[in-house]
Amino acid sequence: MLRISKLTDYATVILASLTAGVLTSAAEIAERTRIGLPTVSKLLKELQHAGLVDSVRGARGGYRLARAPALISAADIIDAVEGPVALTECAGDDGHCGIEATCQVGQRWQQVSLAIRSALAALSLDDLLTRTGQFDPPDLRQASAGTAWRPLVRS
Amino acid sequence: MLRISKLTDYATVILASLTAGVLTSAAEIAERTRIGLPTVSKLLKELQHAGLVDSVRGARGGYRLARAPALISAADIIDAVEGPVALTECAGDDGHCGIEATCQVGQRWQQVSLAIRSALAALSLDDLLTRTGQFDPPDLRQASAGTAWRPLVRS
DNA sequence: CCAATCAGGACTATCTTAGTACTATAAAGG
DNA sequence: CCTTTATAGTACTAAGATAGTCCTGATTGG
Repeated sequence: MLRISKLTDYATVILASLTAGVLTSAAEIAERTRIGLPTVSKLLKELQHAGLVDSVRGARGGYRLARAPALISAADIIDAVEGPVALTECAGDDGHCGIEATCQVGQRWQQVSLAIRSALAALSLDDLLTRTGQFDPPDLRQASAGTAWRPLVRS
Repeated sequence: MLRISKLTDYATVILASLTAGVLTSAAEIAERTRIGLPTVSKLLKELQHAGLVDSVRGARGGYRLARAPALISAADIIDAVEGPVALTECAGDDGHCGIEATCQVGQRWQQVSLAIRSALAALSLDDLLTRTGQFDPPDLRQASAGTAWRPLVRS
């Protein structure tokens, strides 16, 4: 249930392997992480599009984090790689799902989706790397509209 | 990101359409929910396997909730339909993923996975049906081992 | 017995995911 | 100014998951 894709996991590993401020080539990253170079390349391009890394072209070029690890959230990474797919089909952009009329739960899944999303948005790359401590099972039953989330179109 | 499958959504709608204690045939449920009969049938079988509904065979047979809606959790439904798939590949049964040696984040995703899971386990079918109120963006950064979760093999 | 209804599979399109390949563009450095 | 080292962009393919269908067998009420 509720999985993130392998590529998102890779992306996290890749971001984690970058030292803040230091320019690193895709080849170097591939070597460090043991993920295939073509895959690393592809992911870095997507992360660049999403603004999570900066790129420098040409000889001696490479990639580096666009901002501090504390300012990159799990949700950012997921969005960058998977696009803002929602929990249910109807929770997407202009949510319609065929059984809308008889569906009594759509709204609710949507809210659960938003809650989980907010939680992931509050979880930084730094947090992911810190080994100590664990997670609170969050309470999904109670209120708070949460940050409105504008689904963006994946290019 | 982080989606549940259409079938899980359907399953929720189906469960929601059942009146506690009342026996209802698959055909009747299909009509009520406007989901195709073969699909409804298939899902009800899975829900029966998972012990979320009871079935009665033969003429005048049908399905009914195995227990009160308050005692059926979102996690139960997801497990029943999708099986206990984990957030990352490595988070599964005997988690190995090829880049294990260099992977610094696996553990953490796993904990996030468990936290979300606990949250979904605490969310009942009743909660999903209640329209009022909204959800708290849960805090995934802080501690608590949470309920250990034994992945079961899907039959 | 017969009709209604669930049980259990097997099967098939379609979509998504993961991974690859190729060409173009940019910068560094002799 | 040309070669080398990189990223940018995009197209493509194979494998797997998802959604949905269909058929045959078992059970029960009337």
